[in-house]
Amino acid sequence: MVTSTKPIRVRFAPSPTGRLHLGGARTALYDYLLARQMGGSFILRIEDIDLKRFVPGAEEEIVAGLRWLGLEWDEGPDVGGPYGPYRQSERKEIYQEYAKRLIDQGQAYYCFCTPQRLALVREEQQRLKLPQRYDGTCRQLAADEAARRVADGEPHVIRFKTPQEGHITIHDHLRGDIVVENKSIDDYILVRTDGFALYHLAAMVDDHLMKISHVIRGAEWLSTFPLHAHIVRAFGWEEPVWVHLSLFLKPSGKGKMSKRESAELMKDGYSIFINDLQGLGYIPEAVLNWIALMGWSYDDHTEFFTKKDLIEKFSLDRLNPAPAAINFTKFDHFNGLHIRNLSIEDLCQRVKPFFVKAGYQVDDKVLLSIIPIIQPRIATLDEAPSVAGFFFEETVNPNPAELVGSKMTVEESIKALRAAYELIASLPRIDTDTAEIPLRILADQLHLKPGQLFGMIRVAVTGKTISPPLIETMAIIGKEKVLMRILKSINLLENMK
RNA sequence: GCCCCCAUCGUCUAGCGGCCUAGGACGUGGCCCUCUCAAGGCCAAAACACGAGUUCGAACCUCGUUGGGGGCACCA
Repeated sequence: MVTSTKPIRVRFAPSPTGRLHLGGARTALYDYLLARQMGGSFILRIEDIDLKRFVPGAEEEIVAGLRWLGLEWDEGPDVGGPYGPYRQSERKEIYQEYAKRLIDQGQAYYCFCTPQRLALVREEQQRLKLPQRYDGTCRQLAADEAARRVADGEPHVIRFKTPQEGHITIHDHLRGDIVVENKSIDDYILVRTDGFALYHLAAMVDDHLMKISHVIRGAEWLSTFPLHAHIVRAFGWEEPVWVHLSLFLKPSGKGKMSKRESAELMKDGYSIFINDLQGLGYIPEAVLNWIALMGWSYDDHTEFFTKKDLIEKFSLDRLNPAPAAINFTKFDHFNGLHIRNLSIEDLCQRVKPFFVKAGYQVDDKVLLSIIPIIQPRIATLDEAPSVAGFFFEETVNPNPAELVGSKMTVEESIKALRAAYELIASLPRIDTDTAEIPLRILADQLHLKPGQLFGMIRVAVTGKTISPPLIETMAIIGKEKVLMRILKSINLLENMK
């Protein structure tokens, strides 16, 4: 067990080669929570050493996603900090210097094998069903000969000289000690022909130089974990606390999310990409709560967490190493929960763009007044227009067939709607206290169940068979418009005769 | 093929040798509330992968099997 009194310093180190997804966001969240809880520092480091894979705009999207989630960092490419630069592409020389150090110590070596030969070796190994790894050709080269060839300008890489005997014991915070035979660890390339370091070297050097106390990363790094520990130990550095987070599996639980499946998901209104979520009607509070609980738990009954709660309650000791299938229906549940936890004003602001996008002319006062009735009725913000869009319509277009009351004839329906019209017209205005009782009495007089009468009026006024409670709805729409809509519906029914 | 990781309801999980006839949440079904729809409340069905061992006692410890996942690049 590593107990340290050193300051907590954690880093989120994405590569700008793709979009920020749920897995990355969760890693960043845990980093953030640990840092905030312990009064430590959260660092953003951009791992952009592979120019070939660099995707323009990717860094911007990652940054935007983290900001939307509210995971602010203390040091990073944009805000600077005492251990910069925070972009690996700007640290090339640093890595070369450390690679040289390993060579001087005899723990790394120059390799002149061509990619073509290596590919051939791999093919052969595959054919013979042998472990696929470097065959060690350049490992035996005498140091002075290698140095001479390098000086002559011969293309080369630098490889780590992994011990060939014995084993290494490494410690993962979730899984405990892991013992790996050294002979199963490859002589990985540390520095490429073009002089750029690979992740294995760059990340270890940066983590050390940036005084990272806890390396929190995905379990896909578990396989190269022994190599990384070897590198850190070769330099004689103290190891950070290693935390390999469980992987996220696709909803079926079978394997990782693929490109094609991500596109399929979009059709159902879901996405694994953080920057899609806002447009889909999700709110960051819910995203945080949901992903925090994928691989972490607090106790056996608490599941609703705000960011503040999470900062307070998060603990690395309650992380679960088992892979977790992504459960989007639970995401909807959390989103609904957090929407209901929002103030009316806050929800009003957040939901407005969705009405605008749906093409409604939004009156702010009307919008504010309908928020309380839509709040418990939506799981995602984008559902709001379909629930309450009619509030912003001048007229609605009911389906005449739906205007006919349940178990009633057209004639009876017209009679009932006329009576309702008269009654509402006689009211000074519509509100819950004054309109409900008279309408119920009317239903009784017409020998109808309240549901039958209310149902017809509902269709007439909202154009739909499903709506928020009728009286509140009519109160917001206003007496005048309500009467106009009922009149129109009576006409529609007349035409059915 | 090789290396590594993982294993409790459909899914996310609690459980760290006796509090377990295994608890919670989502989802599902039913009921209540009710002018429809939600929200809310109550109830129900639903799991320790299998086999050995250790122990007075095992979901919990050990080994094996099976299953799942990840990796095996001059990507990260």
